[in-house]
Amino acid sequence: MDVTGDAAQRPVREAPYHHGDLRNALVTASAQLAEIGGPAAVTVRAAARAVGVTATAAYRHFSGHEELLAAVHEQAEAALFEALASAMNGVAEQADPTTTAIARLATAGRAYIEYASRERGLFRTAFCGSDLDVHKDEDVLEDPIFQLIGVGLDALVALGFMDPRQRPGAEFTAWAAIHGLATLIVDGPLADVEDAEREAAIRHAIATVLRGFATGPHAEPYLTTDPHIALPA
Amino acid sequence: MDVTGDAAQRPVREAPYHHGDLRNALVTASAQLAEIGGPAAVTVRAAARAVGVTATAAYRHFSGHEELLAAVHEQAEAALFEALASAMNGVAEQADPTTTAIARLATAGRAYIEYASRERGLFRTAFCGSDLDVHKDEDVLEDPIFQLIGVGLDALVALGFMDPRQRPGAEFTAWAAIHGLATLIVDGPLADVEDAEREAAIRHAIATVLRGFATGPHAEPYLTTDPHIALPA
DNA sequence: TGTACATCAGTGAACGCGCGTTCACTGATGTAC
DNA sequence: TGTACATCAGTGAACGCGCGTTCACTGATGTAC
Repeated sequence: MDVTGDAAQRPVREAPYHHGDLRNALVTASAQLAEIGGPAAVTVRAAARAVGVTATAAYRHFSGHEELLAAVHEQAEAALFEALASAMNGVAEQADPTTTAIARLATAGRAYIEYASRERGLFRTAFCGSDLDVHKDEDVLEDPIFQLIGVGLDALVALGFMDPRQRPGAEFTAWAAIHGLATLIVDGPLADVEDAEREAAIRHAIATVLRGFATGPHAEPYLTTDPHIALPA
Repeated sequence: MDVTGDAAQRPVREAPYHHGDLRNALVTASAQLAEIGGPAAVTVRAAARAVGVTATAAYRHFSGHEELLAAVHEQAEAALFEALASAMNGVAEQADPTTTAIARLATAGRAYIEYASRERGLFRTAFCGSDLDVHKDEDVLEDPIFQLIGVGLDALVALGFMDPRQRPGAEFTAWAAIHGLATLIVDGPLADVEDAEREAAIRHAIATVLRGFATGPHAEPYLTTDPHIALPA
């Protein structure tokens, strides 16, 4: 059963009639289109063209343009979440657990902004959801990113860094600060700013929000006289 | 010289050959298109149609589509700034100047979010600048919104609420937090959230950022044990 | 005050483009007997 | 093991649409003499 031998003897089929995994291929191609041109660049015809297939073929796998865009949107969202999660998990456990918890959140924030900068088009596509009817009834509370932030904040409360009375809704504040920075950098007036200034803005934002969170009984030692909060390098 | 009488005797010209103010009319019509459908809805043909004029006529006043969109973009930016400035100026002087300064910033933040919610499409259009070559060389430091925030922050420093060492770059932090909230509400996962929860998120974000800013020698009295900062009603 | 003429601000037809989507079709695959 | 046939996954031509933009034009306006 020398299957590989048989395959080697057959002429290489450049474009077999049946693709085999067209759905995924179309989503991947669409993601590349989105990375360059944002959600508006995601097009049934362009995706099919990129895969080397007729536009009509796409309709075997998607009901239409909106469903294709929704699939890319979901993939972009998932990729962002993965970037955050892996950055957070990559933070080494430190001697002081509070320092670790702070570093985790700060690192996730940086990863968020780095993803937005690196994959501008995909980042935009991850937040074009309001155009799509498909996701109308999604609940924020079940959004993986929301939950990821929540876990980080829970640690701050458990360690006495953050007052539990401030905990409810704190996800929005953390998310908004980082997301705002990201969109100002990707789409807004911070797009053309020097790297150093951008870096300063990121540090300032993270430090300020953490300082605002520092309302717990054991927060004192982490408030430097800098007057920023102590941040991991 | 009964000009009005003459005008009354002439038949009402529904569509005089010369419009008289076509450029402004096109921008206004485009702004209405943008308000409904965002920047993508701004189209030479649609704008001309709305005004009741041939598409070609638009080319007497704009070099093309991009210049029209840029004009709408500028108008949307200006309208946002006006909303902020008038909200800020509307804050009554209070007995305690620090309370006034805090209220000014908080009010501007709310006005920002209210504008974004009220004029979703225009708000998006105000931040579609990165697509336009026209505004490539604009400096953030000269952005009116940036400067407006800066004035508010300067007051906090002057009053000893905020440590001057934290002042540089603080505009970005304040802007990012509010802008992030606005975009999460307009385009993102906070779109379908209850009004009460949205309101809580806004309060939380403003309070947290102000608390983070409260690093000056005279900040103490404004830090409530709530544990939020004292916010104007 | 009247008139010729340059200039301005529109019209209307046409171009080519890429898009989403539908249709009747055909090649490839797998399954029942 | 071989074959008829249903089903699946593609093709290719065509539709109508709205878009940006160009062209040659014409109606309205204002100005020099």
